[in-house]
Amino acid sequence: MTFRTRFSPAPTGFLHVGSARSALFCWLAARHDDGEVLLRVEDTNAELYRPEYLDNLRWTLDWLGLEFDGETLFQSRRADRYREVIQHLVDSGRAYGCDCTTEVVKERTKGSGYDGHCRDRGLVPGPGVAARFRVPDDGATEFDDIVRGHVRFEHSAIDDFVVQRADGSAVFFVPNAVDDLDTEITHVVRGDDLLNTTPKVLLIRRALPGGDEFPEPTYAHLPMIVNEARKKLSKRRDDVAVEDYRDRGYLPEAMSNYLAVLGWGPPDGIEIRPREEIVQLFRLEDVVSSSAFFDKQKLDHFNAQYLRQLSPAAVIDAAQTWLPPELGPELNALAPHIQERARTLQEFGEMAAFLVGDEVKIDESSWAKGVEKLSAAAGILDSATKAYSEAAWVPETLHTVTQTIAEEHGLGLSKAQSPIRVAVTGRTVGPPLFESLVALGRDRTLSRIAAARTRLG
RNA sequence: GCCCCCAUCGUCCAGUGGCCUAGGACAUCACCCUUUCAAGGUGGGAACACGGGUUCGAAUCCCGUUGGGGGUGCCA
Repeated sequence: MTFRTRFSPAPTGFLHVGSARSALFCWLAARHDDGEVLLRVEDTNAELYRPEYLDNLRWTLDWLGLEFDGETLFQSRRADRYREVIQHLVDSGRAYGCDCTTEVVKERTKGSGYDGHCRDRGLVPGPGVAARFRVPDDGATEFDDIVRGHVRFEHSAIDDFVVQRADGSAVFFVPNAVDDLDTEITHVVRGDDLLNTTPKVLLIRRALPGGDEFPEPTYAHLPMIVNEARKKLSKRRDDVAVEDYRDRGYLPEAMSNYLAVLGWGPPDGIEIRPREEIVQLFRLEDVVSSSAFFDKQKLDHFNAQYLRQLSPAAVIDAAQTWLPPELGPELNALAPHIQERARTLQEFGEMAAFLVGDEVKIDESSWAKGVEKLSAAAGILDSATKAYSEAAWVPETLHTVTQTIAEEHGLGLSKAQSPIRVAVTGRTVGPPLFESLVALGRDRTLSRIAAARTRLG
């Protein structure tokens, strides 16, 4: 029996980072074991059946570099199979009709779940009547989980649950059980939030005709990814969509690498490494059981590392959407310097922005700190104008010349370069000044210094 | 309420009864380097939730407490 798992997201319009991590771990486990990962779209609910949702899912997974084996399975296309299974459940007495609405049940039991009200009313599931699974009164459902160990749920604590809605559609427990059986899934790797649904799925599977013809899958419930409040990432207050990260200039390799070390760690402690190595090292047995905080600072660090590993040409290429369209070849020589300072492609674009246009937008606090505060600023700007008009336009010469200006004003180069930097780049921080000046060109450097001088009065 | 899960530095991982005066990484602080900012280098601070057992010996095993999370939908 070969290793076969599946990633089965409900299409919601965006890929949640928690789901992405599940997808990654499924993929890693499969590749490590030389097995297969299937993609299964859990769109049993009519609201989830939208083409654009699917497109989003597809490209996001693709962006992360996760390719799946075989055909994608759509639960929305297997309604007949589920209906047939549910019919069997009803015929064999494992499920029964129920017409209690959610509100009625809530009212009757004071919110403590379903009370088995329709168990013996003999209702036939159909339009307006849902089907509920009859959970045994005694006993328990148990299973082994690779990361949780042995888990046991007493049947007395599980309410009879709906398997078919009043509109005839199947509730996800059924497709889940049926599809895992039909596609001969050997390992189920998913989020911890689904741990409680496992006994229900197993109950159904064990009641299915042929339910024992293939060994039950081994489960691996992954720890949740949480926010600073230790709650699971919510769409409202957290950045949960992986597309958000792509849009902010994170590299898929960095994102994927970071996700891999959330809930798992390589034995040698080396976290940033090629995915092939992670595939080799990854074992579901080593996944930790406690929830993990999604640390953006650490993600930034990973991304910065990956950014620096790229060739300057590759970074420029990757950063296209964050770069001003008017930007030309002047960026080339400066790219290596910016690349070393940017943590994201977005930051890369921001740091290159000063190269565009004749004028530069001055950051006010930089102006106050780097220019106004320095009494020698005007003198330095004047000296620079003079010296830069004649100097050879290469970093070394500009460095020497500026050093001289600094000395003339009795300052260190560190202090003296600041008004020039603000005048030319608009900010007190940025890539090395002299390389920046060379990239910008003599004319624009001079005109920007002149503009700053004018403003200074 | 009931059920399930979790518990080592601020954070993510090491640690699977003695190698732990608990290791690495991110973050943080200091110093070095330095044209700003980064990067890099060096060093510092920082954790086994608590209480009982078991054992010659416990971060590691067991029980309890506390704390946190998840579930308890005709969402998945």
